[in-house]
Amino acid sequence: MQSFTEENYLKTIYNLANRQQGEVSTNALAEVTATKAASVTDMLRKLSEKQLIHYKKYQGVRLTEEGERLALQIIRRHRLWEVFLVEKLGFSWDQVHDIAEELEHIRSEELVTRLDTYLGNPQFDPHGDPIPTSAGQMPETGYRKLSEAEVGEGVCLMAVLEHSAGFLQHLDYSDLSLGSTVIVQEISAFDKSFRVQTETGRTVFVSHEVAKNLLVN
Amino acid sequence: MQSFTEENYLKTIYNLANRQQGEVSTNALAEVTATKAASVTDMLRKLSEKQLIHYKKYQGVRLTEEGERLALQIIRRHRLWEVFLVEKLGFSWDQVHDIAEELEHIRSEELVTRLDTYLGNPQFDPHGDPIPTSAGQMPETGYRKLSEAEVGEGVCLMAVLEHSAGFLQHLDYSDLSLGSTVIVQEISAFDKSFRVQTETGRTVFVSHEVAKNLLVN
DNA sequence: ATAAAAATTTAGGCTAGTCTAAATTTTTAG
DNA sequence: CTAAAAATTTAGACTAGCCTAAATTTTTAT
Repeated sequence: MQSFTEENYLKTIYNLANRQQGEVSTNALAEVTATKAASVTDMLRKLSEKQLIHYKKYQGVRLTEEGERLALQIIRRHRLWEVFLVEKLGFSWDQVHDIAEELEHIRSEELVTRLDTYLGNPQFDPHGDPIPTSAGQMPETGYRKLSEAEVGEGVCLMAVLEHSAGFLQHLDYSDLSLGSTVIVQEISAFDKSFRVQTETGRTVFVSHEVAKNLLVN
Repeated sequence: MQSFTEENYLKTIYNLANRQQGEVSTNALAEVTATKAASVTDMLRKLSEKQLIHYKKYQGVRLTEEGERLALQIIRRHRLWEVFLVEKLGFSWDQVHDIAEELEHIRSEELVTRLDTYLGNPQFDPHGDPIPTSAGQMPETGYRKLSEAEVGEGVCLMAVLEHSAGFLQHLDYSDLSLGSTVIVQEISAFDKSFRVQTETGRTVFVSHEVAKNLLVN
């Protein structure tokens, strides 16, 4: 059985590894976990002893099979709780991250199973992220970033890479909601921002920074 | 903001104070929290410094107003989550205590408010315990123990004092469910056990020990 | 009333997870 | 290729919460 802290490290290592490529660095972990590099090193030694990560001093870290299994279990819980908070309790998608961050650590297989059933076995969370299966598989999505789309394309907004309340609220204001389709009308040569037409007919500008954090189909 | 551990102590002090009369002893706390008396003393000093309890060495302990407010908040969360687990996820009443024990520590006023609304502002949890109000009041019930009833009386089963899975399952087997009425047919002079007729017509025997843990109206 | 028993507190120590400062290793720039 | 910079680890220390053993206070039984 792992502590909350260990679970958070495993989850963070998984997320960083799948965002960047390859090994995860001590400093990157320190930044995300809001601790110092020295503290991270301590924890890496511990997780390594428990065979949850592959760790060579100074060489970065990656999850073992068992470590990944645990990470996916935690991510599954997190995403199911987010669905619950939005679908059942009526929270908006920019309010649920921190609460789910706590709920994900509740230890009960039975609870997760029943919650999943209760929610109708959802495949995606409110941010469009796929929910790992109970068997421990992360579904593939094949999305690409809006920033990679070209002029004239019509694309469907599927997920966000950034979960901060500020970013999500910005999308709300811009009439960009998941599941809706936008048509790329122009890409500015000046700042690579996108001019798109939303499903409701509005024309909105999407900065390159925002476009890089929007996944489309 | 309190730690999980501090919250558990506050809750436990509240429960012990309202079960027994007057001050709560160090040993009683050690037993319920499954720690040693010395550890309890440490925590009492800490809670006392935080003005959450009135504490004089060797004299036992009781909650301050602020301490009681916090204790009731935690008990409110616990009981609301128990309702959720039973009503929405379909757990049985003997499975929910431990899970609610973890859920009660999730820190979000908004979450509790929305959960309460979602559940239809329930007044009692699955064990018949009243749910403290959002204003921090513990509703009075005026129940008495089945063990205090007399032959010939018909009483309605309202709540249980013991929450262990074993006890609750025993009630299930005995056809004793909350909300149902039983008629006291005989009280054994030998062992003070009760012979009662249940709502479905069954005659069952209730030991004195069980009768002391059943609240009726 | 007082000695034995029970309850409680104190003293000193342990682990998990964190920190700062210093030492070490790796990477990068010239 | 090597010196400076950056990244990482080690060393030593702190807090929360727990422990055991010993000391102290309160309660109980004669």
